[in-house]
Amino acid sequence: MIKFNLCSNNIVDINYSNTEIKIKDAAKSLFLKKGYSATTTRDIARESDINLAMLNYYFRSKRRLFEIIMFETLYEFLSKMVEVYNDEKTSLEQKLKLCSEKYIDMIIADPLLPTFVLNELKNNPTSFLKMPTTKMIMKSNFVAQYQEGVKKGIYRKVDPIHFVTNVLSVIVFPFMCSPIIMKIENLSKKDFNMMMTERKKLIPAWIIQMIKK
Amino acid sequence: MIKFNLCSNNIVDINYSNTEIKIKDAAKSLFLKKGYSATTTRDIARESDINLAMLNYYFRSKRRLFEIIMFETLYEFLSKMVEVYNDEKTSLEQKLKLCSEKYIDMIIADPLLPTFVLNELKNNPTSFLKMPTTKMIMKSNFVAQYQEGVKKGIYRKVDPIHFVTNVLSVIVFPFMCSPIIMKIENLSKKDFNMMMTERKKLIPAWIIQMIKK
DNA sequence: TTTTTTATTAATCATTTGTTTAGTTCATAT
DNA sequence: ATATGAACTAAACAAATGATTAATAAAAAA
Repeated sequence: MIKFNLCSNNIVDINYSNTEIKIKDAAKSLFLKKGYSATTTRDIARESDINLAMLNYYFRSKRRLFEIIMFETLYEFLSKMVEVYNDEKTSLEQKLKLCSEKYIDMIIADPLLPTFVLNELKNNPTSFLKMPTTKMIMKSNFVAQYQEGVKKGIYRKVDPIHFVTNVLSVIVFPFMCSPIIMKIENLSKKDFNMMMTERKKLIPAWIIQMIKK
Repeated sequence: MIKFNLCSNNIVDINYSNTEIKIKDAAKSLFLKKGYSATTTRDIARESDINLAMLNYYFRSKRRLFEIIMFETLYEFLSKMVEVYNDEKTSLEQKLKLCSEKYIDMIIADPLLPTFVLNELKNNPTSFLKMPTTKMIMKSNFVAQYQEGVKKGIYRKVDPIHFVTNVLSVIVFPFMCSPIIMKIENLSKKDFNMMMTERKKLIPAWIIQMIKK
């Protein structure tokens, strides 16, 4: 059985044993729901239906198990994000549309992810440094296309970081407020997801209006 | 000494003892920085320089201390927010400007607040129900003015919840990403705050462009 | 002053929690 | 078939943690 290595670049084709997967799945689910500190090793053992000692047998410590999960989650998340950004074949407006659709679908499928990532990142920003895809965003085709539009006089000029930030803000933030939005609007989870689905079409239009001269 | 009461509406003029304040201040600072579970009662005792038993003497339990702090923090936060929304004398565009300025200043002064509120709310959305100001937002003058503009044909029509969500998104979300933004843009804390200050002027313009026909 | 209430302290309790150990079962290779 | 190492288990350990207690000091009321 091959031990996982944080520095490795291909995580996909590693031979995990059955129990190892069970532990990781349960741990990820619990870490996402309750955060690192509120999750106990016994919680994880119970949820994954394995013996407590197996956690340390496979992952040495709770901390290390968490870091592995954090790395894999970040990696998967960022990979999916960068995919759209760097497509040479699509226009900026198409990318905006694809972004909205893809990210919103992604978060609907895994709604606890943004809060988890941002929250645990606050305590440990170093884990982000290790991600090769991080710095790539600002050098992506997406940003380049925006700057081209500025040069052509089609788009208003503003530091690209503002542009990228705004796109992510209107996509991601509503999910982090879902308890509040659902409360004040009296929405069920299904209603809320419909509202988010609505935004897939609205967001690209909003962003274009924001930047267009 | 008057015991704090969660149902009371005026929290401002209660007579707290010296130690009580010291405990609350330390606890709030720690809860904001590390969250509920990662903060121990001994952390709080050390930070506030009081005897461990004083925490239970004044607040009965860690949980109750947390709930009091949560309530007061939420109350203060929401009060400040609603202030701008319901001013009858200002126009929508002025409100947008005031919003951006006030909220951004507020969060620069207390940058851990949004993540803390949203994160702990996820685990316990009920505490939000108790806040009288919550539901008021959608019935505020701010929303009414937007809907008026729609009727007049000045603004594009969209469910007001989207409008409010967007405004808050572009204001608040960047702060929650501050570790990421600082990392990929190589910014110091000072640089980052300058970037946020820049946004005070940009956001109102963006929002107007978003909704204007 | 004396009495009574309030505030504070050090020590202790009972659980919880992360981790380890010593022993057992199971699978595989020789 | 047997030897060897990996996978698994029940039990236990040590430290941490939320909470309480019994005793004392300080303040307020009588």
